[in-house]
Amino acid sequence: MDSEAYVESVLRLVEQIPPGRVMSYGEIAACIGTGGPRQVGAVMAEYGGGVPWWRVVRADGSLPPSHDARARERYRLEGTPMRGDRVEMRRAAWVPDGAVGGL
DNA sequence: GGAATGACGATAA
DNA sequence: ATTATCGCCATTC
Repeated sequence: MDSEAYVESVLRLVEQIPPGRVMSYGEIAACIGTGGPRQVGAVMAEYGGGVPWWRVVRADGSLPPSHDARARERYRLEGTPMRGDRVEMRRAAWVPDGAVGGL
């Protein structure tokens, strides 16, 4: 399957996400350039077990209801900036080095 | 080829 | 704030 390469791209990007930061499915998909948010989610559902999936959130900073509770534990431990039940995308939104002037 | 589905996203009401 | 609907992209039946 060629999707293997796509999977590598997604996992690699997710692994790059530093603690206390998060990336939305749409951002990841856009960063890779191919597919869409659903493909990222599909990959995560299949191979996400080997990467910090809790650092991958929805566009509005919330997590899928299925993993919301699980992610809260990680956020609490890693110190992810949160506002109520959602992650503070304004502070936590992260993009790979070199693609942003946030350094 | 067409319909249905999914760890999504955005917009409308 | 919340629910509902449409659109997107690839996979699966």
